[in-house]
Amino acid sequence: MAFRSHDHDGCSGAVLRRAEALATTKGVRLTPVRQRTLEILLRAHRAVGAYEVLEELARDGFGNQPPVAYRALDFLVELGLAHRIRRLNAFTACMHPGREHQPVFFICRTCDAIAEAQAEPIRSAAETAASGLGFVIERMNIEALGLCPACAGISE
Amino acid sequence: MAFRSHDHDGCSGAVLRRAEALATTKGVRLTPVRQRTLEILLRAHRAVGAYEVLEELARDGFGNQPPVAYRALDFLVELGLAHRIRRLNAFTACMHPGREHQPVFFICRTCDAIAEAQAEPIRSAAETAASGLGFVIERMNIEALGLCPACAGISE
DNA sequence: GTTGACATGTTATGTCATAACTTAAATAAC
DNA sequence: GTTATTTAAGTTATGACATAACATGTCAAC
Repeated sequence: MAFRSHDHDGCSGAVLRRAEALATTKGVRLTPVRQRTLEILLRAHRAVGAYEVLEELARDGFGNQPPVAYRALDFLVELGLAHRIRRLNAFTACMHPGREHQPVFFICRTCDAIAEAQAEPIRSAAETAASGLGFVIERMNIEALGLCPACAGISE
Repeated sequence: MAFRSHDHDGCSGAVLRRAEALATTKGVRLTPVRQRTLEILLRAHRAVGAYEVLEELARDGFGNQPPVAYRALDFLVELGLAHRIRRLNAFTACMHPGREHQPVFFICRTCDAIAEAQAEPIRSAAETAASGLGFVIERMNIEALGLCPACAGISE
């Protein structure tokens, strides 16, 4: 799952089903706003700003004030169904929900495409550095900015 | 240089001298606002928000509008003399200026202390993942949130 | 001493995020 | 089944972060 096109509806459906299962397992509720928010992220298949999400939610009859979007997004991030891309002040649906994972994001500075890759080696490298300092890692975000294959091809 | 106290004036002086040399080498100017901004970051020895920097600059007779701070901070980041901590919407002086390096930041969620560690293994791990996707990394930020030694000791 | 490049000052506005309170819905307790 | 408790959603208001665009000033080169 990276910089290639694929079947959005297919991946959305699978993730949504898993999201529901995950919520049940954790004893939290995947309410309509929350589910719709996840759908919005899945369909966009790129990083989406909170206010952009909010617009869509409002169009669907949900509240139209920022907290509506932020709460739903925070819920999804907390549950591991979405990630926050700090560099872009935006959110994106997680492509491997459920599984424990440490993502790294590759962000194209030209076309804003995003790829989420697994980063197990990165995690362990960071873990090593942290333990040397006596630091306990709880969360980590790793974001790389650069050029995706398509844009790198053009600019070179 | 991590979660231990040390001689601020000493490290500030050394970094400032190196900053000046670096600016000369690169053919850019370390003007008063820029130098003062770097000093502010160095003295704070923690992540400082742009508006906080601005306040100090204004007190020293520089402009008191946001762009004044942001421009100076951007300059320092560009030159590698400061880093932006996206998680905190803040900036911090680089502890190893001049040398090429790929920092990882450990941020204590309790006391906001920050440690900058070298992350060469992390960089190469990311580089590997990126080349598999055909992605060209230009910049990368790695930020870990958790507990510093002191705060971990208290809470456990 | 004029030109051009760069830096700074200033005005205005845009964008992102959350605190605090209210209303409503769902679940638990009785 | 009604009440109490918790959790979620709606709403108001404001706070925090960031930048566009233009005016002014400064310095070096010629």
